[in-house]
Amino acid sequence: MAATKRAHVLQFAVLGLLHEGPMHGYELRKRLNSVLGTFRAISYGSLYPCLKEMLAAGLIAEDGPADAGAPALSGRRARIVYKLTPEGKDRFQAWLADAGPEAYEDELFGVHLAFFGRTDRDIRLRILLGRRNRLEERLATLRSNMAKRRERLDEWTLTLQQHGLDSVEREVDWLSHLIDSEIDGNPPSSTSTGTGPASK
Amino acid sequence: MAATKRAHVLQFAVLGLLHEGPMHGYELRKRLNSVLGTFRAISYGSLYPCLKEMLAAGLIAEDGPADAGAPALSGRRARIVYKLTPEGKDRFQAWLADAGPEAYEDELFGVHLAFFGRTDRDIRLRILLGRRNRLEERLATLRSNMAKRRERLDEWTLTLQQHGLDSVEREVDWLSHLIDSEIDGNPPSSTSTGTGPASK
DNA sequence: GTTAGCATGTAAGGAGTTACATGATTTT
DNA sequence: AAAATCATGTAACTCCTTACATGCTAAC
Repeated sequence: MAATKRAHVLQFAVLGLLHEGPMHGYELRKRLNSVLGTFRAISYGSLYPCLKEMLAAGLIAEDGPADAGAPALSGRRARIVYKLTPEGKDRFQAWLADAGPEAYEDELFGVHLAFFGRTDRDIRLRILLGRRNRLEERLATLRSNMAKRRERLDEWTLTLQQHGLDSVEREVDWLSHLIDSEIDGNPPSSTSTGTGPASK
Repeated sequence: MAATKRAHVLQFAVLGLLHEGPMHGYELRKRLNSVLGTFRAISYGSLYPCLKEMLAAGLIAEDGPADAGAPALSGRRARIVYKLTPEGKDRFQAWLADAGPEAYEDELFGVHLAFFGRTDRDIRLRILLGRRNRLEERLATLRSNMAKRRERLDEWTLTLQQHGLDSVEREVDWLSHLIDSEIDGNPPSSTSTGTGPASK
């Protein structure tokens, strides 16, 4: 079948968000901002085709309108509410456990972290350590690069690079803090490990 | 038809780098890292077509091999050294002066800053102020967003958002420092800004 | 009764990547 | 002689954006 060509971060973000309950595209899009990089709002031109694809792949399904909980919401245009299928849940679980090297890159790391609440503790730790490692490599490269040609750089380039360096250092510190908490067994402010009270 | 529909950051980065002297693609590519975002290495599959396009558009030209300074460099494969044309210089100058709102976005701001050494002082100031403004807007959005649903966020999402917030705050401080220097007429100092690194 | 916001979708295209193809030169 | 590095280039494909097209409901 091979329907899912590339692992499409977007798909996983959608799967993750739908764990909070059924949602329609418009709502999903707003929520995506908090999950994908701190900024960046995916456009509808990306989201809707993605949802269509996931529907065809059986990862999500249209939620029947027979929701007794909110009958008065009938307003507005006919909207399509999606929910997770068992396949979708499986796919998401498989992804959570897939902490390969890409998970340490800027883009994926953020999304992984966003779903740490549903990630196994050992996987969390591996991702945090891997990420810190990646950043330390980067730090080394940056530092050697700056040292190598410090004289040939003008003041602005230097400031820029220094600021970048400081930022990475800060992220390393932050990660170290998270790692320590994770090892000590007390995450930032622990709730029941695993899925909290799944609302709804 | 000059075919340069979109202003292609890459083109401007290349034009800027070639101000340091003629270069061939392979070398250019390595230098691009320092100019485009702190990381991110453009692939050859992007760079070479871009150079071809710029050549066709008359922004750059092949540098004659008649370089008396270093004739013994004949080693290696035939390499194509590019130099700026007057049109290329003009285009670059025009771009430097074009400090529209896009210049305040993450991607373009870095490149602009990298070429501040060749930018007019009033343009520099405008870009710095514009950038700071953009970040402060972002800060406001982030803060209101966090306040609005602080309870519904799990600890990891919270930490992630808090870290993002801190990073933006730090960048604002850094910018303020640069802006002050610019107004006072002092060149920027590369020493870390008031918000020191790595002090918890 | 028109504007603004909610809601879904498509078509065209831009910017970039990977994988491939080629070939010279230096190092091991 | 094999492997690494230097060096250039192309084709196919991915992911995303913009601009467009549609239509419903609420508020002014």
